[in-house]
Amino acid sequence: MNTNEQLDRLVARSVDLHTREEFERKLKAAASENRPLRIKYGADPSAPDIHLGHVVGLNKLREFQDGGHTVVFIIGDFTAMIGDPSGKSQTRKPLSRDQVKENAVSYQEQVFKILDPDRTEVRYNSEWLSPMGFEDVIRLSAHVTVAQMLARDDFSKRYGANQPISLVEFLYPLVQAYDSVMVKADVELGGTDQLFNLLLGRELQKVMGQEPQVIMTLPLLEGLDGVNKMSKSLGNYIGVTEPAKDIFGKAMSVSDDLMWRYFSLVLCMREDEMAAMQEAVASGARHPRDVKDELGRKLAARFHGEAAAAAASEEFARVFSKSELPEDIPELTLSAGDLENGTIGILSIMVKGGLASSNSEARRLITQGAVKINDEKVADPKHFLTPADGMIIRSGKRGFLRIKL
RNA sequence: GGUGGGAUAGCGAAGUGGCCAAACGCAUCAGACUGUAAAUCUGACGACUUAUGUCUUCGAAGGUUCGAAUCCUUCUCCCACCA
Repeated sequence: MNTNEQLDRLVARSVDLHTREEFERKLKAAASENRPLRIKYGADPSAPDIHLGHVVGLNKLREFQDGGHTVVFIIGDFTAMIGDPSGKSQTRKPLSRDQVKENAVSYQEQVFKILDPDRTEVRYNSEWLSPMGFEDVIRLSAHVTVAQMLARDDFSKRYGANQPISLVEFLYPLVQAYDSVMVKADVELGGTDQLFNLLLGRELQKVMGQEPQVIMTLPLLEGLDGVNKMSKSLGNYIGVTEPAKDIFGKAMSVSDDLMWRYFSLVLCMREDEMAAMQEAVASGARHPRDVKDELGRKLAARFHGEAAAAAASEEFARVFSKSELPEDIPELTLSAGDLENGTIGILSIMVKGGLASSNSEARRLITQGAVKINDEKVADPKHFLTPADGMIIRSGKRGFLRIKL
């Protein structure tokens, strides 16, 4: 692959690139000197679950690696131990050293599902941040002005709206920028929300006499709701360690419009290939559900293999399309002590079996017509039943329970 | 240090003595419609074996009152502005 091809491939799907000229120059220089570029990527170990939103960036990193470059994967263990108050009023609670270490390990396991370990340099930023004294911090801070900080969109908005901004939040971008200096990054990758921080890395490198890093931002993947970016705190994510059937099921719940984003950003489907699929759906040649099934399968297969993906797809069709029973149904074992005259109230079964968190909730579900015993609708919350082994209680679309005596 | 504002259910946000288990929006759950879609519509959304019933909730603790989310006192926490 020559440099131009590589450039095109690497630039695909990116949003910002500062600057293309520099990037081209760096790629050429690296090729002629036969040395890899150092691609920096920062990870926050306070949320150790990697989801598809992260995969967007990891995919790109992998492309760099396939081009022979080195990924410098920075685990922000130092910053995690301080706790980032950014955004919401709720301060993120600082993690202990052990927690951070633990998270970092699981983080790496997940990341190497996508990245090539041989071309990855894992670094912890405590390595250079911990030994710093207050004097060093002050010197570092001197490089940036408040006006520069307020240029960040989210800061200026919050400042204008009389919302609190902690001083720590000002320090965070600075720390991140300093990481770039310490690892001598050639390129830094991040989501579009990271633009400011990445740019600050460039500035700081310049000030400190380094060649500034090229920065590349990638689109933020929308979560399952189709509106907000995928994030753990919003609960709209698909995690890479989730069971195949959950990955599949969640993928199926995505709207038709959104599924193309997943094809493109997570599965890296080529433009022309995708255009052909969209055309097929538009003309009616392919049913959108089948396309989504393909999406779900491919996602599940990526993290669990083809066999598991196929099984997930079949299970899904059985349970939801045909409304049959899933393979694994949680069991509730009833003992004689639970029964009165050989019967038991439907409400207590539901609460015991975890189908409802309170009697009131169980009652609600029943009056709303969500509950079935062996496929027969229950209308009366006061219903008492004589349990039989293997009896199936169903609540809504997802709640199942098998009685065991 | 000073001045002002604030703390209400998962979140946002009304409510300034009884009609408040607390409007509304979002989220959630259920039903209808479907392709488990999405969108839409309907309903539910503190608990209690559903009762025009009881109990626990409106930052915390006390108090006033027949009656308090609402008034008073103290406390805790948060924010803005001025210095």
